[in-house]
Amino acid sequence: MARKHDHSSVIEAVSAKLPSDELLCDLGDLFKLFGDTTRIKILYALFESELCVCAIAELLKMEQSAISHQLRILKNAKLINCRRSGRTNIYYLADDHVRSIIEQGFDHLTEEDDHEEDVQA
Amino acid sequence: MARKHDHSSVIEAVSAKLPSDELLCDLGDLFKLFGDTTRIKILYALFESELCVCAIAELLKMEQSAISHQLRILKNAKLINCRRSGRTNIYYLADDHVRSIIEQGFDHLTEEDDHEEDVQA
DNA sequence: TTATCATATGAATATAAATTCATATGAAGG
DNA sequence: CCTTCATATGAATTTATATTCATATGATAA
Repeated sequence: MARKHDHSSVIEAVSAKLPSDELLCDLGDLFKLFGDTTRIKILYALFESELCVCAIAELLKMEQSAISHQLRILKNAKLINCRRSGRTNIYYLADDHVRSIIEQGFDHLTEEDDHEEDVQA
Repeated sequence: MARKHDHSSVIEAVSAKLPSDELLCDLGDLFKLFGDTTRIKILYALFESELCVCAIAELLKMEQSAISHQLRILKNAKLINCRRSGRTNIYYLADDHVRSIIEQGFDHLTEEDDHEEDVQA
């Protein structure tokens, strides 16, 4: 297969260890959910309290429609749920696992910052 | 501020707890890195072994150029590093923290799958 | 039942991100 | 040197994603 520069043995070994394409895609899709500032903010807000759509819009100073679209994405991904209360829809975290994923990212960032602060002696 | 439906007190409370915009952005940017299948695959491959560019391209069956572009992104984000060896560039994980972030996502997915499997009794 | 509020949604638009293509760079070997 | 290999890079293109705009839905209160 390899013509010029051969690494077929490493490739085979690594290839054997890789999760399925489907899983890797799902994993990408999961992280993609956290890869948008608006969605991150919504999730952080929901860490503190369940909230209705217009409260989130007001909090983030964004249009209700934009928030609604993002809420749908988060709901489809089952990261959040909602319940009706009168004519408002109240959204809340579906799963505390979300919190730990985000916190792990948070930790990574704050550790990185520490390293960078060390540089300027 | 709120005219029709008032939730200013909740908004204030939540607002006070939110991290800074800058941090939330950085967090989004970090997760964005994991939110692409190509980059996820590259990182998974590097979990197993350091690899040169053409090995990764061959492994993922993608063009060398596409891989190179993604490697640059990962390197800028300091998730990976590289060293020269002759005329090949060998890339490797910069930080084991990356592994735990991805694994956390992985766990979330596999737990979700379990739930879904329960449904079909 | 009509008007209003809270939300959702489809289509259009704007924006960003990934991939390709052509080519540049830089190291080795002849 | 000159050629080849391994990689990088800029620009063009493609593709995906977020936001806006206009409007629909669905619940409540008058």
